[in-house]
Amino acid sequence: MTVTLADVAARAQVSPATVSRVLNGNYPVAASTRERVLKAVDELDYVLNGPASALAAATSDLVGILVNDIADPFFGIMAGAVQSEIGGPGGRAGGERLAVVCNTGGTPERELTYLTLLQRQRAAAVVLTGGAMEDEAHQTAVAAKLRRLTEAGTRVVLCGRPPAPDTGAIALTFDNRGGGRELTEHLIGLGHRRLGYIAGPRERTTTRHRLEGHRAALAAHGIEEDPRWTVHGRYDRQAGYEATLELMRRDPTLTAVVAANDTVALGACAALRDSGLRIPDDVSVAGFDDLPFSIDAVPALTTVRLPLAEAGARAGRVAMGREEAPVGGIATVRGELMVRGSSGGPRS
Amino acid sequence: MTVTLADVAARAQVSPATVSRVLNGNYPVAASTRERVLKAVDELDYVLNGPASALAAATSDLVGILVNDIADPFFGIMAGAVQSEIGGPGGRAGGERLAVVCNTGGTPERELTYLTLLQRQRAAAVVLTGGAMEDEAHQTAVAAKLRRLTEAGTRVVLCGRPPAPDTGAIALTFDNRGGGRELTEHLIGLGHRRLGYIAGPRERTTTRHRLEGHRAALAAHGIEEDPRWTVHGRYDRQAGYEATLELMRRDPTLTAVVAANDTVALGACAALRDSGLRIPDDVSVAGFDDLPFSIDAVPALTTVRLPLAEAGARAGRVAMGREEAPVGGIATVRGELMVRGSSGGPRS
DNA sequence: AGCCGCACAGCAAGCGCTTTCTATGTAGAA
DNA sequence: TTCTACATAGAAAGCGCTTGCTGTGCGGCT
Repeated sequence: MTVTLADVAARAQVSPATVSRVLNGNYPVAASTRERVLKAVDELDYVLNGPASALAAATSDLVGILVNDIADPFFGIMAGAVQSEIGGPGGRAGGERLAVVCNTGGTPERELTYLTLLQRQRAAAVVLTGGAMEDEAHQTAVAAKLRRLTEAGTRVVLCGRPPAPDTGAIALTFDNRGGGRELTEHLIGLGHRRLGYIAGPRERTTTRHRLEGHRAALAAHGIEEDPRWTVHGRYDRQAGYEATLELMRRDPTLTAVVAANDTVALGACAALRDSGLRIPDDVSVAGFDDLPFSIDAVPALTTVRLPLAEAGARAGRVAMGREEAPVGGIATVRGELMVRGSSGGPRS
Repeated sequence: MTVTLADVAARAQVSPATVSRVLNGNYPVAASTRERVLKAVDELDYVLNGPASALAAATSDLVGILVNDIADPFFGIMAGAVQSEIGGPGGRAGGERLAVVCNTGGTPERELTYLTLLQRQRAAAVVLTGGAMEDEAHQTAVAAKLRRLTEAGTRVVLCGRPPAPDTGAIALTFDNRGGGRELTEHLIGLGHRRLGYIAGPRERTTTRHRLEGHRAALAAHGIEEDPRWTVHGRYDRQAGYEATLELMRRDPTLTAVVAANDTVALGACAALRDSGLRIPDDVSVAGFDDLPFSIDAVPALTTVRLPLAEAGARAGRVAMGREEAPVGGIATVRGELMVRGSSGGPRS
């Protein structure tokens, strides 16, 4: 049998109530008593029963973090930052909290199931990272879940995700549209007029917003876009590789390729190289996110830096109630254009 | 007030016991009754109280995954694979489980604290990934914790981590020594005789084993190693960059640089390039792990592929009792040498 | 026809903790 | 000295669920 509170109480010659109070430190206990209790805890190697404690106190120390793909540094960086702020071991806040990182794989069902699971665990807070699905039914379902969570006292924070109105969720949204626009304007400023675009999966807010920014830049400069210049694909390297080959097949006169994110851009670089094209002499390439490896590409990738760690940390603090929520419950986090070697003037 | 089992029971006109049995499906319930209960659950939007359930049943559906750095794909890939196998949403196994990914940051204290937290939550299983600290006291403490966990019925699996004898933990260990040896033998076979080595942080099993493999290869070929040829540093890009500069300063005649992992190798490549050296014409570079980005380096990185996803998946299955543990509780997972463009013959 | 046994459903006793309320001892106030 | 007030400690009532045990009604057996 495992050691219970009662065992500790017996050993310390006090009541279970006192042991509980010593452990929680939320009630005056005489120093001598406390010491006796702590000694007993130590001797018996007692470990609190989490579920029992959560049940009785009607609170839990679990914090959920939903990510699309845990193997993708984009999410890993945010998740790590959130976790470092929620007062887990090593965090400054008292009260140790357990971060639960849930991998949705970007599918609507798993996202909902995980939200239910977290609701079931009576999580103290939930942070949702990354773009949302644009499916109407799914958005409604998620919104309903979020509302129930916030109503039950769970703090919900969206990090790098569009706001969810009327749910009580706090949103720290990335300015994907603005970043996309700035990036493409940089290329246009370099003289490019024929730009291919490798978009992410359809029905994702991130995909749509970045693409909209790109198109806004083209429109602002009176560049008419050829429908063949846009290809959709997954957010991974291979998709970028294939999309680039497709793009160059459709129109070999393109002088620049803008990718939906850095991973895709890396695939694009590989495809161009394998096609015997030089970067940026023959074709310029640009990404988005500025993940750590992007600076190591050869040439280094021109991209839009998203302050993932900062945003994640802020989301974590807001989730813990350690930082005030932005006014209106919505904050926009801007990206920063990083001009590097992969972009240059168009070949003449 | 939130909806409870009793509310559902009242609405469905049955006893709470019956509702519980319908929800758990572990006891015969007439189809008509089941339907009535399910309907009530749906109408009331009932969500089981996890802590209460865990307390009463003395089991939990939490599975802990300890990683050193969640932002590092090395761990992200393993964690994702574990998670996909533990029967979370979308997994094949019935019974939804919540994966808890804990970021230890590679520090002993956080590792221990997280283990305690998981013990407190009465986790169903715990998977520890990555190398262990070599600190004697810490190892003893961890071993004691692991023993208590297994004794309490928690399944403990070590993934990419050396075995922990007498703890009841199952180990899937990476053959870091063998991989390191093979890699260096490849370079020796190419004709290199003056090889620099960028090791990871001291006091880590991974660091030591890879270095031992490297030295074994040198010894086997009668190459005497100059102490100046080894530099220790963190497992990140910057450390690799700086270590490489230091290495080339100490001995500019080195013809190859072996890094403790791919991330470090990328830093090494950058340092060499910035020093005006060509890869592999002037200096060959090799890494370890074969992370996804390694193939995108220019030139592509010669490295040792570790089957991270496969090992993680297997660890997950073993943790869930869905796959038998290896005989003796220990399995060695071998790496595979991937010869790519970053290694070539030494400059003459 | 009488009996056994099976298929269900309900009762009620906890699971191990938190917390309210009450009891006690002691110090300071009157 | 007597009363009030404070500082602690304990008793006990749950928190919401699971599950062993106890009914109950019915079909099939002899």
